[in-house]
Amino acid sequence: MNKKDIIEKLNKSGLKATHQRVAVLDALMKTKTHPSAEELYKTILKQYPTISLATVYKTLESLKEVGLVRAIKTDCDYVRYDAITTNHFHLYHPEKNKLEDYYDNDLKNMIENYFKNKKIDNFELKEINLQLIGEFK
Amino acid sequence: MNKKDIIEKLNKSGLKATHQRVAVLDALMKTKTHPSAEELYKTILKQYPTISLATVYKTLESLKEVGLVRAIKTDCDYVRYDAITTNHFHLYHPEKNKLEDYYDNDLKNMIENYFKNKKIDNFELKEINLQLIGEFK
DNA sequence: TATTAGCTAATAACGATTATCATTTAGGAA
DNA sequence: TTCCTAAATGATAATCGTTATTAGCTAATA
Repeated sequence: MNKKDIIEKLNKSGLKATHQRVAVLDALMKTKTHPSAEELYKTILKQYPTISLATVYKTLESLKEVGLVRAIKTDCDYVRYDAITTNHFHLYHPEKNKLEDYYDNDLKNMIENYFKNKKIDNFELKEINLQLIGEFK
Repeated sequence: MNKKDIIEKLNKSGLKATHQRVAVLDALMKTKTHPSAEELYKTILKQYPTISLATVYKTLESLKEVGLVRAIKTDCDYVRYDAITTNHFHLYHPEKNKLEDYYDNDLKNMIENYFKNKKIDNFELKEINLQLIGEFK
């Protein structure tokens, strides 16, 4: 996705398309490693040496609020981020602290269909957060 | 569950049944609110005014290691704890910061069966972590 | 009683995240 | 284009959940 598309994405979501926001969203969409705010900051510094870590945090918060980005919490002691594309799950290996995307439409459909028929009392389901914990071989 | 059973539980897991550990596990099993370490500490203080917050943290860590307790990470900015009884899922309401147990054997069996047939490449599944995000009505 | 290993309490330290605030910028209006 | 204003940024201090440290305590064993 090029810069113009990213700017449009931001505008559609009602956010001013600042250089910093474009840089953060661009960097996050380009990686598959689910970086922390700090890692993302270090990556962006290379092309944008004046950006502040606080700005990265605040930008991620803004992007999260409008639904362009998601925070992923695992056993590790910091928050990882994910540029939301399509619905997917995550594989997590605690010892290696490694987090990977897991695309599985069958699983997704199975769970979604389950909740089309099964309603939970006094609860309106908005989102399903599934993490598969295990070991990468 | 009475104190004797808790002591036995600890011993079976290879942990010395100290007063502090009994108090922490007891308090955690009695509540349904999935408290943080700090909340648990405040609760225990009432009956055990000399316990230290650090002890609560270390005790929770020990209990977690032997599998008597589980840490739950949600969007909120602290770790919540859960005395493990049987396999269940969690309902989470981000605005209210409210977390509840969700027991659903059909869902559990459906997902487990799915992964009996479907193997993920290069990944050995150990545990399924499912959070249902939504709104309590 | 002496020994020993493990546990606890008190508190300092750590580190990820958030708050503060002066300065700068984006984007609309003139 | 230039001006204006609300919003965003950068630098850094502060916060706060969690972890490390360590001296003293406790229980078990010989």
